[in-house]
Amino acid sequence: MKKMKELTRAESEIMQILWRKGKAFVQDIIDEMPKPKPAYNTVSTFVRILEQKGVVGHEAFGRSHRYFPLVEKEKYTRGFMQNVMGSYFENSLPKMVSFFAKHEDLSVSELEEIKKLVEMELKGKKK
Amino acid sequence: MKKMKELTRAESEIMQILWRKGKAFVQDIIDEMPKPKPAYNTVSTFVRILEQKGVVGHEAFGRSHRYFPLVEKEKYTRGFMQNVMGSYFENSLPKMVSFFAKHEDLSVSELEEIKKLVEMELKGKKK
DNA sequence: GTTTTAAAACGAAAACTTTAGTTTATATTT
DNA sequence: AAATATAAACTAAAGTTTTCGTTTTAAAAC
Repeated sequence: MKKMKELTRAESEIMQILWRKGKAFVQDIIDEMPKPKPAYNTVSTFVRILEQKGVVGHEAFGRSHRYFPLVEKEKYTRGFMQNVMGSYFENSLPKMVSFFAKHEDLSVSELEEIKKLVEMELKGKKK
Repeated sequence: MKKMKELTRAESEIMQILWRKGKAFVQDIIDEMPKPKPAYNTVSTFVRILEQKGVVGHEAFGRSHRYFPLVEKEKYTRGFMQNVMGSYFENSLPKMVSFFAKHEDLSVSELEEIKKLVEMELKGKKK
C-alpha cells in the first residue's frame, strides 16, 4: 500500500468539492467555491496536480474533462484523523468525545445518538 | 478576541512539544524531535516565528531562552477541530464517533468510557 | 580584561504552494 | 476549410514555508 501524500490546503478544498459532487468539470468546481473565486486556470492547475498525485482521475467529454476522486474520502480521512487523534487526543476516542462534551454544546439528540451507537457497538463486541 | 492564526505543519510540531513539556530550551525541543533532526537554527527560527505570532513566550536564563506556550492547547484545538468537524464530519459528533467505530478498532473499555461520559452529560442536560 | 564559546538574531537560499497569463490543440461555427 | 471559441497544458511569477549559514551578543573561562 502506497503512502497517501498529504494534501495542501487548496488541494484539500478542491477534493472536498469532488468528494461532495462525485464528478465535476472545472467550472462546476469553481461554482462551488466561495467568494473570491480563483481563475479558471488556477483550478485547472490544481486538478492536474491532484491527478498527478494519483488522487483524482478524469473522463473526457468532447474536449472537456470531467474529474472525479480516485481516493475515497473515508480513506483519506482515516490517515488524516490518525494524525489528529495522536497529536491532539493521545489516540483516545473517549478523550476526544470528552473534549467536545466540554467545549461544544452538544444537543440531547446528539448525545443520545452517540449513546445508541456505542451500545450497538458494545453489543457486537462483548461476546 | 483576535483570530488565532493557523499554524503550519512545522510550527505545529514544535507547539505539540511545547504543550507536552510546558517549558523548553531549543535543545530540549530538538531532543524531542524524531529521526532527521533539524539544525539548531531551524528550530530556533521557528520558536521566534511562534513568538512573533504571539503563541509562544520565553524567559531568559543567562543568555538562553526557555520557551513556553502562550496559547493553551485546548484553545487552539478548539478552532482547529471546528474546521475538521466541518470539512470531514458535517459538524456532527455522532458522525465522527461512528466513523471511528467503523474504522478503528475500539476496545470495550473505550466504548464503555464513552457511554458513561455521554450518560453523565445527558443527566446534566435533561433537566 | 581578553579570549572563547554558545545562544539568539539576522538574512537569505531552497523548497514548496498558489496563482494566472500564454500557448496549443481541437471542437464548433460560419 | 477558415475563423472562432474554449478547454487543457505549459510556464512562470508571486507568495509562503522551511532550512540553515553567518553575524552579533553576551556570558563564562582564562
